[in-house]
Amino acid sequence: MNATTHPTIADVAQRAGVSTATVSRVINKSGNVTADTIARVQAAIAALDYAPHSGARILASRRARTIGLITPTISDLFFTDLLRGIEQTVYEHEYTLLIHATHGRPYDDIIPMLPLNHHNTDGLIIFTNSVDDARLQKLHARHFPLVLLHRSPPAGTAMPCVTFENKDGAFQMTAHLIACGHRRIAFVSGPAGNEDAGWREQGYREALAVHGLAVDPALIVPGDFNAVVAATAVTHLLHTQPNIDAIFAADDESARGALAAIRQSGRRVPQDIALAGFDDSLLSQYLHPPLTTVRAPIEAAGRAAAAQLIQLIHTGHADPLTLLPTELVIRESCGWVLVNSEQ
Amino acid sequence: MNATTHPTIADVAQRAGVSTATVSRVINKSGNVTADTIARVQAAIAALDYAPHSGARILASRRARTIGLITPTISDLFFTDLLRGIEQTVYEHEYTLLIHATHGRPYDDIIPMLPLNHHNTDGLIIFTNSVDDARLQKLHARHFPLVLLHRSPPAGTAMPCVTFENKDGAFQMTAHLIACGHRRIAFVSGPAGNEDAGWREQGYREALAVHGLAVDPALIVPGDFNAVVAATAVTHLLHTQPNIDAIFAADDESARGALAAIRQSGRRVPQDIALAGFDDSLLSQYLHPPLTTVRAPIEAAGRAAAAQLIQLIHTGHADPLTLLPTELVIRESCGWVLVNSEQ
DNA sequence: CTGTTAGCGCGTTCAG
DNA sequence: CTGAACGCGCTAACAG
Repeated sequence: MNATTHPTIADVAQRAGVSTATVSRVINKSGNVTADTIARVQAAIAALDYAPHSGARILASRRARTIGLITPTISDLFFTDLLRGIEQTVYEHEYTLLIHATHGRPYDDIIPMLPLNHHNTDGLIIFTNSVDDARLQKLHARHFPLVLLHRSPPAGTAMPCVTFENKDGAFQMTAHLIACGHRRIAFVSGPAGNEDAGWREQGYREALAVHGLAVDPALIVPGDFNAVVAATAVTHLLHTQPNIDAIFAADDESARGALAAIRQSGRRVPQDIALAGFDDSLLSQYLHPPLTTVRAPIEAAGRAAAAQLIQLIHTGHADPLTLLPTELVIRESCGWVLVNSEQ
Repeated sequence: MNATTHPTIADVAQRAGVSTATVSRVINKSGNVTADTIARVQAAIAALDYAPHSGARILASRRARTIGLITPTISDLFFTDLLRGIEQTVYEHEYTLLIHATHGRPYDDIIPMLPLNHHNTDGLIIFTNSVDDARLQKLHARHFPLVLLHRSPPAGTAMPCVTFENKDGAFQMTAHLIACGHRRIAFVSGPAGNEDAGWREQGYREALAVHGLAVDPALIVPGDFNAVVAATAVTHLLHTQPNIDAIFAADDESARGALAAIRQSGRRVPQDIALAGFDDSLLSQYLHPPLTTVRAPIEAAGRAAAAQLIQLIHTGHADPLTLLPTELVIRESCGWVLVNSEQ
């Protein structure tokens, strides 16, 4: 080694007057080493400011001590909560987390040649549809530990997955809107193919049915989990269906867009029209009026996914399905403030 | 290899009827290989669904093709913009990005033993004070490529850094507030030790001085880039200094807290009191009223940092300082809508 | 309790 | 244009 390079385990061994095996033992706290030897080795490590080469460690030990997260995007209010849950759990178990955002590019184009493939990782958390079914199958066929987050396994394949009660949350919210006296309730849907979005719409439909209300297709407009898309759709909706009295948006982002569109049309929330969202994202409480929404346990979902994966890595088993409960958060956008509260 | 393991370069070589060296050549597009041989090798790779082991690659080639980002936190509106800029640039140059959030834990506790150390990375972007001066010096002494983002190098050390014109932006905003007729302008400061925050306060002070206004220490309250902290401080400020006519918050988060505090006190924005923020974060335009703020070119800063680092890795040289311009965004929270615009 | 040694999977000379 | 052989830095038997 010289000034421009990094010290290796051999440098440490030499300086401590021991073999590389001993240095490896103290680093990994494996095997039996005298307290005295440990001290000498640690002193040498500190003096040299040595850090093990993780590539070499992974190669030699066939363990990466790392779990990977594949996600479509990272620029999302949703994502920060999710990540907090995952990180926390991962670190508690002394693993490291590697994150890769696909941004819509197929997994196969990016991962295979690069640092976040299955060689650097003891298992993967797959968020929504960042990886396609075929790739999932291949990974699974090799017994590579996988946990799905907000996404179902390919047909016929058993992979543990974690999600929350989208349908029930949407059902409850729709029921709440009905209890508030609303009848013409529109729904701003999410992206096609997104499972969360699908279940939320399903919950809306079922609640309507249970309460004897017909589902009017003209009242379901596309929002794509996106404020701008939702605003456009709601503006149009307000024109063609002027007599609606409530809007339930599939997520808080589209609720935000709906709010802007409603205000633009000269109507007031909640006096003229009620509005509800889904997620209870950071934004929702700062909207004006504060948004009534469904709280999604996003951070808990992250924790559960990480915990399931680590368990899978260690024991070979995990729960096939983890379903986390959602909860109504009644604020002001529906015009019913705490009517049901603690009496 | 067997069913539960992954194929290696030797499996590919055998199947294609060539040596491992040849496989390596086609993977890395190095050396001269017949079109026919290339095709055979690629077919074998596809058939086996082979992916190179990146640990082994890094070990053998002594290049990670990866740059690392060390950041204090990832749960931040600010961060998503920054990341977008970094990712984009990194991928354009065919590098991969590894992200590590320290969450306040010292770098030395986490990185050295784990997958994101200097062995897996050809260079590092250091965001604010996620890494201390001593560690920076050590890395630098080993000629390890480093770019600092929103942070100055340790005294006496030359490291390229990227930031934007915090002081100038704050100066302009303060001048704008003065031009609006305000005189008793309070400042909600940022975290101690945060350089961005320091420069912003400095800009505020200088603008006051240039316009012949005294800096009243009682008008400077702590906000910590945090809405709750800022709200508490501003509530107190409103009591002790009831005659202030404007508040300039060091970032949009603390502006949001200030807004809540002002409203709570029964005053109106902008009629009773003007409010300005800094960053132009996503939130600011959805506040009520929409927040006048300073637009920080966060994504551009991310792009610049990545570009400088890659240049540094390739050429050994980078610009000592990249200073990106900021820009006033006049919305409604100061009560002066576009007075200066295009006349 | 400690040292020796043989790979882990790959890139890279160097021959041919 | 292609193959053989070595070594990257480390862990994991196996000896002693």
